[in-house]
Amino acid sequence: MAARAGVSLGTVSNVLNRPDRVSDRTRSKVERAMTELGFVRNESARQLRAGQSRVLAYVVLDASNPFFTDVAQGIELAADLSELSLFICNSNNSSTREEAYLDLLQQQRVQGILITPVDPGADFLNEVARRGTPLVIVDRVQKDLALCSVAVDDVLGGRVAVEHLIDRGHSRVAFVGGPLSIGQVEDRWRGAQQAWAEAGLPQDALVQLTTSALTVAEGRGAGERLAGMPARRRPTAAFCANDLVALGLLQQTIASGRRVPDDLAIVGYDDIEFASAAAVPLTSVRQPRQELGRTAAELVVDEATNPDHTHTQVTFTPELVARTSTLG
Amino acid sequence: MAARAGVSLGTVSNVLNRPDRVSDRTRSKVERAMTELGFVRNESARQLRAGQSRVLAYVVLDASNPFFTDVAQGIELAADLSELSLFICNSNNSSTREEAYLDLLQQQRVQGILITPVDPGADFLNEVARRGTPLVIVDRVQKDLALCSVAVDDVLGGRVAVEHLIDRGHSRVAFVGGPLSIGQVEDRWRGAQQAWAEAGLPQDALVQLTTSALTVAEGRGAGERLAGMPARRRPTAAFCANDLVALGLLQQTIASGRRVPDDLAIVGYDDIEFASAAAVPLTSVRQPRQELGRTAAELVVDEATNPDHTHTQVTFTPELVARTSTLG
DNA sequence: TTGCATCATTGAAAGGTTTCAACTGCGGTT
DNA sequence: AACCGCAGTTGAAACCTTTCAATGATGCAA
Repeated sequence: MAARAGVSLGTVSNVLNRPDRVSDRTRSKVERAMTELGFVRNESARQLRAGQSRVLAYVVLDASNPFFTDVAQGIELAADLSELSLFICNSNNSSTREEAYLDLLQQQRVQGILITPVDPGADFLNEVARRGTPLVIVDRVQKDLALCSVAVDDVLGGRVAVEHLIDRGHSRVAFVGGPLSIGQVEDRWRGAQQAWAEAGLPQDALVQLTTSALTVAEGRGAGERLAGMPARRRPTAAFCANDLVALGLLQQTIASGRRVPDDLAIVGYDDIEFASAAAVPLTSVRQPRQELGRTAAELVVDEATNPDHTHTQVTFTPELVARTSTLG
Repeated sequence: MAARAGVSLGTVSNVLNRPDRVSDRTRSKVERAMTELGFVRNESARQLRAGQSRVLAYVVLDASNPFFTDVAQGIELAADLSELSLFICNSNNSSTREEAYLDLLQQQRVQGILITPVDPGADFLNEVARRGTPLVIVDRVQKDLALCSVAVDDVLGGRVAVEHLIDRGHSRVAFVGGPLSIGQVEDRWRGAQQAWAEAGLPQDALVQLTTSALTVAEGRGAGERLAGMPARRRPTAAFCANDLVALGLLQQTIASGRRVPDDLAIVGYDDIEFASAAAVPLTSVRQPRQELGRTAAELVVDEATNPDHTHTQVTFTPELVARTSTLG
């Protein structure tokens, strides 16, 4: 304790927390001692006394997906306003890692946890809230609505995308993406089907091309499968479950000498930065990523500070951004 | 304390830390009480006693740059092996935020800090180490070598890129990137100049197109400037300071009807995933991103645990990945 | 029966900060 | 001269866990 370097004990605390109640002379004396000794306040002791910290944490599914980093930026924006720091934890699609992080964060008594979970139905999510750490689910929805969540209406996103293609005159369209076990993919596919049915188009003219993951490589593979179809059955447009798949499809299409959008129109999903920067700028369904994060952070802060907090499920509306890949 | 729910006090601690020394009956009694009360071990108190935590932190310059997320993944790999958790903090190119995070992390007594700093020369970096928290600099080098660092030889990267273009027969080349105040950019430019001079080519045939940031938009702008040059002075190839700039340049070139690589060959830097997925797959200089992170994490762990630790500066060698954008 | 070894459990101390009531001087009032 | 108020400072308690020496209980051997 720096006290012995100066002359007092709890006065050090006053210097740190209520400098005005300390005389100039003692204050500078203490401050000098602190720099000399390389004093660093012990946050553990501090927190032990205070009972809570000034930290939020975001447990993210995949830190290398630009979509999530944008969400994180939104969280950070809101956290800053409440003078909170943000720690990002990467679960990397692993339930095990996810649970380990949740344990650690609870034990650290963080103010609140934001999470895009591997499985929104997992028991341990509810358990966290039950034990007193505010928790908000980001970009997923929980079936039993026992927690706050912030998400985007993916069914609507699917509709909007396919309606756009129908408007552009396409009557043979492929849905490219998978696996359907991912909630998002299933919702977007459902929305696509709804729009298709409502336009009165024949069901078998909406083709489903399933991929095993939402990656660029899988998009390329789908392009090859598409090219292999007989011309009269081949779709003239594709709606991809995310932009990575769409970029792969786009690349394969151009590389094989077909033109976008003349031979194949393409719609992606997420509107990541690389969508507009593609060789043919990509039409995509934009989600309000930053706002998603911002809102989630606000909810978690409310849950942490407002005794009258009630759990809320916020749903945002996606928006189509039309570019050359469908407009020609 | 769960003690009153059961019958004892420090026995709870034994249940948690040395379950074998506790009889089955008491153990299950305590465990039951713990679940009933929703008991969560207090990490602050634990740490206060122990004096240190099991956490590493990576203060990253820009969480939305795929390059850094790959580095982070490498760190995580190594951290896992040492049974450490990783918190990612995004300084977002702000010195202020960077310093705030460093303060917080020191106060939390993390095992070690990895950082890609805004300015590797900043005083407060050395100060952190002086106060006892191990710190390793990632992807930058410090002039005075007072700290561990892990970086890639950017001068060599610049040479390799330009040598490749010279090999392909180009005798009029543009270097696109900036500002030069970024150490990386300056090094790559220097390497480019060296290769150029060694090949005996006239100095003014290596044109410098300075951008104000390393973004896709700036790359597009550079493309326009390039197109505006009189044909006989116009470079037939461009070496870009990173892939984002290269992708912008690529997009603008194709959109304006010129062909890559026939009218303009392009080399990028970083080899991010989107480089190979571009409409014309991009030749790029690959850096061993994951290994960068892995090595940095190993160094910081060594500094934290090995009393004989000596500061080390590790430099990796970049590697050219040739693709269609220069090979035709 | 006594003593010993073993196993299970307990109690107290330590770790660094914050808070708060209590104390010390000191100048100013009456 | 006695008192008051006030600014500045102090000491002790509390936060929760871990560790370790000490205690209690049990069974076994002599």
